[in-house]
Amino acid sequence: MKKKPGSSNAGNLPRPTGRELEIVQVLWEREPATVRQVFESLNAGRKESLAYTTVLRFLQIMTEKGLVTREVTDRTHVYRASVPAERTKRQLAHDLLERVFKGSARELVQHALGGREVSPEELAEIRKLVEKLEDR
Amino acid sequence: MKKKPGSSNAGNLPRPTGRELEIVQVLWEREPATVRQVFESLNAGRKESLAYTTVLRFLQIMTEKGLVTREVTDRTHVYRASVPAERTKRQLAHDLLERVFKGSARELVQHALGGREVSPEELAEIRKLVEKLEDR
DNA sequence: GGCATGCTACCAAATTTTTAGTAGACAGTC
DNA sequence: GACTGTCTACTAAAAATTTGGTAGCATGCC
Repeated sequence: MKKKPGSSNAGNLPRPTGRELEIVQVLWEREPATVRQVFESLNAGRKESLAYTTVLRFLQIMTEKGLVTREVTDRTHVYRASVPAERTKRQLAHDLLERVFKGSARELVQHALGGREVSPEELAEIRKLVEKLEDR
Repeated sequence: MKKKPGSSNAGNLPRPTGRELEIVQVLWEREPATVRQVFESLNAGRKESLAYTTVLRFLQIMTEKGLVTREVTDRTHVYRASVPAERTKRQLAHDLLERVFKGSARELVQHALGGREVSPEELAEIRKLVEKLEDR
């Protein structure tokens, strides 16, 4: 089954799995990146490091899934996330919202903030954010 | 190893996987439940239904993992979630918070509320919630 | 040319998740 | 006592996730 010429079906991409998310996060930070760059960023500050080929494998799999795209430069491939950070984050947040909180944003916020210290600054920011949303 | 009174060693239980979450959610609603009851609740209003034995298997696996407990009544087993809903929800929310938003609660809230209409009532509730947290 | 080096492709695999069939036990019924 | 229905345990396996090794190709250096 081959069906990926062009880069069109960005709407119904699968959610990244745990590891895939880590990798795509690296790409969001340093956008066009080689395997080696991803490999190094990923293992920077990490107890157990992944093998180079493991990272490569993931990037290949993610290319197949359409989660990342690659271009050939010189003889290395440079990768980019095919979905912007904002969108994936929203997707994941909404996913949790539905799956765990049955759509109740209040419950999500409550549980995210509960049982843990949130700085007054952050709370103020969140309040302003909500107020801004209310002004519409 | 002594357990704290009144609480099991829920501190280091694995997070429920996707399906496991669905099952434990049923238990949260109708607490002591037989396999059949879980089976029926789960398949109520669902396109593809799971087999009875599949649900049974999950409950067995979850028992092994410690996610649920069971008691023998008559000759059937009745199951209960071993972690209260609130706690698991908080765990999952914090998990997303860390994994995706690097601890920024503001970002999580922003993405959870963004790109989607939230009712004014819900926004008001959230604002009150935040204000209450600020009063401390 | 030959070798080291760095790259990707291909292959193999352990582990986890998800799914369901088959078998055996037990109670009530006719 | 055999039949039926309901239950759990055992077994199996497909699919997805996660991990890394080996091979093979290109490039630059001596």
